[in-house]
Amino acid sequence: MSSLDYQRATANRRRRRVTIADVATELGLTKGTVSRALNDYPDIAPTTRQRVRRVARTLGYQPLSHAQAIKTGRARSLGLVVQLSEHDAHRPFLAGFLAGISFVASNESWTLTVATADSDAATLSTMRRLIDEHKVDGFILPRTLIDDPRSALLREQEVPFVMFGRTRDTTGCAWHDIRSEDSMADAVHRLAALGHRRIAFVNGGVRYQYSRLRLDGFRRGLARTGLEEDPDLVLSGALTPETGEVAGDSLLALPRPPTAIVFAVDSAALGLYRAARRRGLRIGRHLSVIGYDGIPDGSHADPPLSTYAVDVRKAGERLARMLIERIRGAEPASLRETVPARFVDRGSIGPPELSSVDLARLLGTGRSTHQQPY
Amino acid sequence: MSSLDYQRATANRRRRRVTIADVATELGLTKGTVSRALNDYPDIAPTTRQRVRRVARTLGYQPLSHAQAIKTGRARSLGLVVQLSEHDAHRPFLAGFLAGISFVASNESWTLTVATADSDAATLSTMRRLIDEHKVDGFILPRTLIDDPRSALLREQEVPFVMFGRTRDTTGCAWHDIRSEDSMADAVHRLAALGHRRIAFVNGGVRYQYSRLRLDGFRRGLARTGLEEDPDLVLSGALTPETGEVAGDSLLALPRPPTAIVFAVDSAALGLYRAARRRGLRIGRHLSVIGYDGIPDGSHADPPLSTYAVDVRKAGERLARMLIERIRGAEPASLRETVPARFVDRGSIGPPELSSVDLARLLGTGRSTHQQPY
DNA sequence: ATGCTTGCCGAAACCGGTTTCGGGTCGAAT
DNA sequence: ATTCGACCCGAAACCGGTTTCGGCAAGCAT
Repeated sequence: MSSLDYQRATANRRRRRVTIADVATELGLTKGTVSRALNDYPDIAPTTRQRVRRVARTLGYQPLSHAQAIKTGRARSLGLVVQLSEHDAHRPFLAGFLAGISFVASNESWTLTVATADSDAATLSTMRRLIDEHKVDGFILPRTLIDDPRSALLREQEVPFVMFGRTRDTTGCAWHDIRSEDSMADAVHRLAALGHRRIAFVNGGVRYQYSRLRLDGFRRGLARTGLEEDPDLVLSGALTPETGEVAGDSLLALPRPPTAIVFAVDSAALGLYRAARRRGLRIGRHLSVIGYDGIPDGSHADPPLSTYAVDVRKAGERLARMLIERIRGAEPASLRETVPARFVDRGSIGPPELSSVDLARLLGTGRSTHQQPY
Repeated sequence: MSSLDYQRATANRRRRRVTIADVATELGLTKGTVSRALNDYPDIAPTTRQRVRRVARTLGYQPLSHAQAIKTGRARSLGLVVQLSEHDAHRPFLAGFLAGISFVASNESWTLTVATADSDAATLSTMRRLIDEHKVDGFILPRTLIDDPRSALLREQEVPFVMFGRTRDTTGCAWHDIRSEDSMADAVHRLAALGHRRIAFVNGGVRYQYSRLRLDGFRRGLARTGLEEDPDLVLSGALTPETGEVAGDSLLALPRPPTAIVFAVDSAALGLYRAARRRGLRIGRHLSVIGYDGIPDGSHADPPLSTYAVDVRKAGERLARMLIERIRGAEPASLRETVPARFVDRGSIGPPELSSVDLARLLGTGRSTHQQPY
């Protein structure tokens, strides 16, 4: 049994890997034949292919990705460049997202290479480096922009990629996305059904494709419920509690304030809690709020924030799987899917206890006493 | 100029990389010589080394890590396996931590390979796979346990690693850690200085080395300020708002409740806010709280949570740099450092407005009315 | 029986590096 | 003038795979 010799030969050093040569000699074939058999070349007899497969499995042979990469250029690695800084909006998502990607990557014995960057330019140069050094075979692009320089780069370099989110120019793009636009429309429906007539919308970052979609969804909701859009009630650029608070302040300062506010981003919605608390307003009664994202903090707010929860772990899984297929040659157009978010009502919405005018009156009197301490 | 030929030759396909052969022919040397020159072999003339370096730089030559790895086994990649599930305690840190690691990795043109796992066993098998496939050259171990199976594995496999945190068996270990024990002692000092005499401690997960250290620090603080330790006032296992709330409940139910509570973990401290709110207690006045970690949510609480902030980004940077040195051969014993956390007072502590007995009385009456709704 | 595919596999080159080995050159010592 | 050892570099093997090419044997038609 030649495998005995092998065992003995490897006894000394750190458990040597099973190489393709081991498989070949065990079978009485050559490396080349084994390689072609495992890679489904057509010039290998089906029976041989079977034999090779079996022996490779029993010997526990796993090709070394570096060795493959040197010739094929493929490293069996997925790339993810996350852009932090500006706002820490996707910070809560990162762990779950990574878990999803890493889960399927591990199962396919691929790996995940992550890098971070603090600007668009840094993101692009980092990606360029990873491409140049053949460190990754493709990219997952989180937080897609309306006009995304990353997809332009990757198209030009002919590097496979999948997007978490959609974009304007869809040529060559594959994506997985949540239909947040539907959630925004649904939010309006729910609020209108509760009796709200003045419903505001606080959007997120204007560069992102999602903000465009969510605004469309909000408008669709208004239209379907027969409500007019009031330009005063539509703001944007709120991604953090701080900016959300500012947006809330300005909405509550209106002569005819909204009785309900839809936020495109949970973090921003949490800012409204502060603005409301400062004015003595009770969320869910004087003022209804719906967020989007389903961040954990929302459930710790008082009252817990009603929102549309996104399964980021699942998204990570799907995107990893799609990217692998894409790298293996699948057409981008066949890899496009959207899924709905899940509404979770935690109590931050309810029928309006006060009309807009009564609310304005309350705010008017309250403001004089409460504004002082701040 | 032979580099012109090169330019022309590469015009067709996707910009071909500069290989070591290109550098060699440009210099009129052989691949082997160039390689040895760049890797500081002693049998290369200093002048030649200079020439090679210069040309390599001007040509923009960067060795392909796969090609190197196949012979050397080193992939210029740092490994990080994060264990999620149980509690999402380090979720807020992950982004900053990754940013730190990735920052220095990029600068040294290394990469970061991350994987996730949902159990100790899965963590170990994932690490084994990464080692086996030579995907990474070493590991950063976050959240060290008192007895950590990861360090045992890596020691046995002779794979370099650095730990974020300390551990019991320090043989072969390099680490970067925050002296959270000092923070706990400092917290007691501060509270005692404000007039508190009954100070409680709510610890984190008992498996972690830090929980042992922080308990020691808390005790040291008591001893230095001349306070007796009351076993009723020391709890553990609180890592989340939920468990923190439970811990807070049981402390506030004591016949002689604490007037101040030190939490080993910010997330748990946030749970106390709920317990306090439910009882009508005002944090910072009726009850002082200090946390540890410096998570962003803490600053959004009401009142913002006073805490000891950890610079996780910096920790990531240090650990990455240390791991690279370790991989290059530095002794583990020379790579051990601890840094202090930074206290940020945001208003959740103050002089005790009520004594423990008065507090108990208030809670006694309050409880009958407030406990009903829940 | 001959010729011509077709199927299947071995041999060898190749990928981009690293590392071993051996030999030529030169100055210093004998 | 040799001999010897440093010093320095070229040549070639090697790492673990992939891919090209060519040839042998079987199958088929003529």
